[in-house]
Amino acid sequence: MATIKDVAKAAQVSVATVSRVLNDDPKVKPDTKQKVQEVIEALNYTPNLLGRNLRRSYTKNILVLLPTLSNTFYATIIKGIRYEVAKAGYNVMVGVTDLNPDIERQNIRLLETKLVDGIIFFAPQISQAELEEVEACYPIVQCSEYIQGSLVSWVSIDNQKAAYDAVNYLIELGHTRIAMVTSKKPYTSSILREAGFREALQKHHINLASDYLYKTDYIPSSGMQAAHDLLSLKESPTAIFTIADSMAVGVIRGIEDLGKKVGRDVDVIGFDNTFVSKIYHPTLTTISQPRFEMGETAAKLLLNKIQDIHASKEYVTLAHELVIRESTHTLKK
Amino acid sequence: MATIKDVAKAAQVSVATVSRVLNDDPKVKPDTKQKVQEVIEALNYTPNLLGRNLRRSYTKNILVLLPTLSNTFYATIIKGIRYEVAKAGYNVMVGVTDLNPDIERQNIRLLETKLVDGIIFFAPQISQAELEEVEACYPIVQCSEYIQGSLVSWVSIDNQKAAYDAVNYLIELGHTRIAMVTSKKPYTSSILREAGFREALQKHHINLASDYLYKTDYIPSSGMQAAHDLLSLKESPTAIFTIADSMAVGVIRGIEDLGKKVGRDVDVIGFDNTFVSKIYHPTLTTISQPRFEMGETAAKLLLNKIQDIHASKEYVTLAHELVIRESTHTLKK
DNA sequence: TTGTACGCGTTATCAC
DNA sequence: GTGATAACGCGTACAA
Repeated sequence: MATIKDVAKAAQVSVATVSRVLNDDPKVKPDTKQKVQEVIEALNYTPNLLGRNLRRSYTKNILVLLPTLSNTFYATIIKGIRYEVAKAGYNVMVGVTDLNPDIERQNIRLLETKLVDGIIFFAPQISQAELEEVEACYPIVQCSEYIQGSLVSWVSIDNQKAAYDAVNYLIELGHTRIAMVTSKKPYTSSILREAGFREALQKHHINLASDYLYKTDYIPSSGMQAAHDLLSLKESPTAIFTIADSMAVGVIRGIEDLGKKVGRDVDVIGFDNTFVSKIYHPTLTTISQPRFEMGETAAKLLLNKIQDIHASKEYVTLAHELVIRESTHTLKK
Repeated sequence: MATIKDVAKAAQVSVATVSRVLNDDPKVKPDTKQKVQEVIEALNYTPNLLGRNLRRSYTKNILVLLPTLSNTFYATIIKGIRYEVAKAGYNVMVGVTDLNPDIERQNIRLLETKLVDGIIFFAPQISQAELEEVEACYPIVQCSEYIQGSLVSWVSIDNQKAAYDAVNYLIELGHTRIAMVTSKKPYTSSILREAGFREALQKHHINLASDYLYKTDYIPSSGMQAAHDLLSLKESPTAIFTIADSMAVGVIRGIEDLGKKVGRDVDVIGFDNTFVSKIYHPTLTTISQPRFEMGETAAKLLLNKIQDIHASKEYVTLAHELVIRESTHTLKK
């Protein structure tokens, strides 16, 4: 592998001059510049970024820490992130944590050890204290799923209001027997969505039967089970609000397996407006998050932090939207 | 940020000794070791990997280059990769290329500039020559979607045989009017799958109507359009083989929108056994690829290359499987 | 068992 | 305009 020295020797100049050529220093004589460039070409030389970064103490790389790649929800957010950071010459890399704190720490080390300049963190599982400790020294922002109350910048939606809107819509449609299928793990988002669900019921003086709050896993098969269990209650719900599209499609399948029709006998609302909600049969009413914008915003926050580690922390709430599709109109007709 | 010098000074030893402690050199006296460790703790010191890697000239990081995060197909493959490389102490990072050759090159630079030790490449868009040039100097393997005929190791399935099996199954069910919905871009996999499709028809002396080979985009809405177009042919197909689950669900939706029932009036087969195939209604008959194993295998190949850049190139074909679900049994009943 | 000193590949500050 | 040379933070012969 050729180094800057090899180039310098072959071009009969000093390494300093080669470096200047590499960094487009206007002071180099055109002749010299061309000669050096020819040698670079000939030797197929590329600068070793470890050397460069060691010297400059930055890498122009940012890391996005995702809990999983099994959810296409993140794809558009990352496009937004890339769109924004690319303007400033940054590259985006993705790490997958599997919601494992050890893997999270391992990835945070990339930051501490200067291999990346900043991290956009989704759904951190390490403790709030640990996260805050890291953010005191390094640029970190949270996106979408964050630790509630943590003093680390985040950008997300108003999860409580979003759930409220969804449930309120069901109530407007005439439903009163509304169940909720949510995560049994206490994510910030699910806690807030449950609060929104309760708030909407309360406001319309609808009592929440304890059976109607169904906590389970974030997967379709759990949604199916939920539907079976909920529909076999004596007083079964006429509408089900679910905190994830992936669970909602399971709920739909479960309902239809019992011979009932979603959008006629039972209404279902999902969350996230992921690709499956557009193509499922029936298509799914759901809450849409402004994903691209969320990515952009998180990126902006991070770039600020990178530029100035003492930049003020910000907590940004973006607007959500209720997307109405085929899975809800039971009582409207 | 504390450096090794700060630690050395505070611990009243040389940087060499600190370095030894960091790398568990057995020669350091326990007393010294403990003293140094205390200081490390106190100063909250973490070694700068840029310095270390510059010196060692490796990073223990490998990069996985994905075309998109909008397909959950890759999630399990990456788990397999991680499982395998973690044994050797490597960390996995993901880059998203959007099938953009420039972004691919940008990521390959991470390799050339020593920020990662190797790359597992999915669906490279750069030219074969360019890829081979990189692989001459750096550890690279291809996974799943590869450049046919390239002299760069890959691991995949036998796409032709897989398509053959799928179509053969349809023929066994009694179908003779079988259409194929495929990608209009000439991916290696789609070319081979088309060959398998043709091979199966040919073997059973079934003529392929030109209308029956439908080339379009890799998205559900295109699948829907395909279904509409195919079913409005004078002689419409009774079965549709699709090269991706994402298109297949669009096909299903398209068929059902025309008042026909999939699995009764028309059969549909997808490809990849992604999560949507298990939860769609009807569930989807599809080709399953051994994803975890594919990841493991690619990782092994890459680790070999990292260990010895002259390790022999290997081209590994793994076994696929036809997973029969609800979307196919029209003519069996 | 520990310390000294050099080198990894680059950039930046001086001189000239 | 260009060249020496000192850093950046670390690992490791070699010496002690």
